[in-house]
Amino acid sequence: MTIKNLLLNSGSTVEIKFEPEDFIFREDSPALFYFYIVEGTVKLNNYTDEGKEFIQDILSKDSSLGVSMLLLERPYPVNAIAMTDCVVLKIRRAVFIDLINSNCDGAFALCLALSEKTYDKYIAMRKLSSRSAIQRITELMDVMKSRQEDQSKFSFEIPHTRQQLAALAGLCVETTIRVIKKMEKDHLVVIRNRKVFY
DNA sequence: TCATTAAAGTTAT
DNA sequence: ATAACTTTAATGA
Repeated sequence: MTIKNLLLNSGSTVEIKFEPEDFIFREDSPALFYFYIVEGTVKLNNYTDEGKEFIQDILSKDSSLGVSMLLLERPYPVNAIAMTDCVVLKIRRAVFIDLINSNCDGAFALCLALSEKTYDKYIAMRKLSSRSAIQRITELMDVMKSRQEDQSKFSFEIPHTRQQLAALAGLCVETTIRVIKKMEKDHLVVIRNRKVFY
């Protein structure tokens, strides 16, 4: 039983649509609901005091949203913002907890998803802590591409703008652009009409 | 080495 | 046309 089926069978989910830039939840607000992305892409981010964005994560279809905060009853440490048109399942916290309490498979699937997230985060942190811009961008691309089937060179089109990459790497756009240019010169990426292939 | 600022070129709406 | 994105260059921490 997948989490998604479990939710749909429960009969207590609400389906919500979001448009790009819509907030699904906001930083510091209480975690009252469980969210599941059926369709679309969502970013988890923070804004620094001067409005500069740092993207913590980018999630797409069949991902859970903010589970740890929900279980811990902590306020969200990030914003969740739709990047595309999204369809999201929403379910009240108490109902969700009942659901996973009464369904071992579902609970296990949830654990798996959380574990994978944690694992990826460890890897990402290890790389990001090396503070050379080139390495940060390279490792970001590695992590993204590792989720793809086709591992051949330049087969993976980076699905983000340079601004988004910069926000993901914690760099400014200009530095990101220079790094990508250098990577192109070194034949680490190919650029075709502004799209980056890695 | 990288951020910041400014300015200009390009693409999408 | 206008906003959003990309690029280059100068300057400074």
